[in-house]
Amino acid sequence: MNRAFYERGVVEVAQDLVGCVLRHRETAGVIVETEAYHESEPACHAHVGLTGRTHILFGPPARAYVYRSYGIHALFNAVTEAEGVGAAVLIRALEPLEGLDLMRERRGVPRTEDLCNGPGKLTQALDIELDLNGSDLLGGPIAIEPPRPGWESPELLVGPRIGITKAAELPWRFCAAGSRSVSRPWPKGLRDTLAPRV
DNA sequence: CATGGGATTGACT
DNA sequence: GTCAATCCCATGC
Repeated sequence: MNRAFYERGVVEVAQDLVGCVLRHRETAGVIVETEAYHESEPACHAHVGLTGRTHILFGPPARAYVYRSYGIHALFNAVTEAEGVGAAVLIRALEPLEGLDLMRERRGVPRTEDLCNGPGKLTQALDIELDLNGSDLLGGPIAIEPPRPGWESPELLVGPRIGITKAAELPWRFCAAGSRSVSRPWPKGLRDTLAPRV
């Protein structure tokens, strides 16, 4: 992906990232679940303004924003929108593609569908830690590659974001329809489909 | 400087 | 279904 891809609106980027390939060295997977976060809504870390934690979010697009969640897990985001605007896409789940044995070793679980079906799990499987916060997604150790054949325009499911208490009504979670690697099942009745993208 | 709250996960009832 | 682990950081005194 190029810089212009990330410089667009965060919701649009979140949708387009489903089907792309997230890679860190020998391990890679197809992105099947994303969430958009924008400084204008309180669930986004950037909502509090420019701080030591959030300055990456306000920096130039196409950078990694990695932070520690619940003291245990590293969560990976792709910074989007113009420099000066705090926005990022949280990657919530992958379908494992390359380096599965390495992933199993790091995760300690055998089942392929358990390797990357959660935001904290995929960072463990791909060995993405806090030292990669701020790293460049264009030419750095972490890269996001265009969709492989068959993943060019997956049908998307849309719903509310997971695990937040503020701005929980926004339908900013996007998921590849039919993937068995999503992090959590879709609440009945909240599910809605989005037409395949062109 | 002390405190409180998570964009979660895995183990357990 | 419940719950604790564990640490970074923003906030408030």
